[in-house]
Amino acid sequence: MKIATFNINGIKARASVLARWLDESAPDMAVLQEIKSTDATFPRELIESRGYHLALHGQKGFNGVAILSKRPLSDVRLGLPGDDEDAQARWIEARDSESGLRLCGLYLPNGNPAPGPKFDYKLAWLKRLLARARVLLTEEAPLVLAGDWNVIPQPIDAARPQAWRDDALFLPESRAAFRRIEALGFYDALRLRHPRPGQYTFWDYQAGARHRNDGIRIDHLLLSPQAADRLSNSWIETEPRDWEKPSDHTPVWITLDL
DNA sequence: ATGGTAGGGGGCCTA
Repeated sequence: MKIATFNINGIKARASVLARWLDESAPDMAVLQEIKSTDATFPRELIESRGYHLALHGQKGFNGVAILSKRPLSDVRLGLPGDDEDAQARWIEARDSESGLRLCGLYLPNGNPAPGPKFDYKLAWLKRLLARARVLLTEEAPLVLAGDWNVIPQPIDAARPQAWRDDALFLPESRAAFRRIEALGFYDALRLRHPRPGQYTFWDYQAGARHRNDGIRIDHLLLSPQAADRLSNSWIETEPRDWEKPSDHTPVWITLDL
């Protein structure tokens, strides 16, 4: 089972990239972030014509997450519990009924500028995520938390860590909250298989960041012990970042023996 | 210190 996470930065602007990616890379399941589309204007046909089932949590203009699956989905849940006032579409979960795998797609708040209300929202959201992860772990089943975490876990996950020193993606509070979730018993799939520096999933559009490989690793798949037991590989697919009209993120993959 | 780019929507906001 091949599973990917991909922040596509606007599904309408990325239609040709997404179509090519689905055709060539053919995930069994995928989570998408920043679709920037309501459910009503989402191009379902693009995905369903390629044989995918679709679970969707859209929002006008910003955010928006989706789960794609070659097999039927069950137990779909939209929105992260813990704050009824939170209207931002950043969390979706669903189960692959055949294997029992639960896949969660997340688009964590950016949190800049920090300090400030956006940073407070990020930290509160991380706290809610911790609570949800703790609940889901008690199922003792294969579980994957995948998405754009907007957290650079360690200095080796940035080409120029000092440039991110005061950024919400790298501040100690953000990294500590990420570690707290990991410490529940999750495994960072890419780190587990390839524990080395210089692996990035995001390059800013500005200042030739991609050309200079001035990247950061912020797109992660965290695995429950039961999922980690079945992990056969994990990798970053860098090619889509160099296609015509690319997203500023690139896909990250795992293969699970399910 | 600044400005550099991109998407969405229809006016600046978010990243």
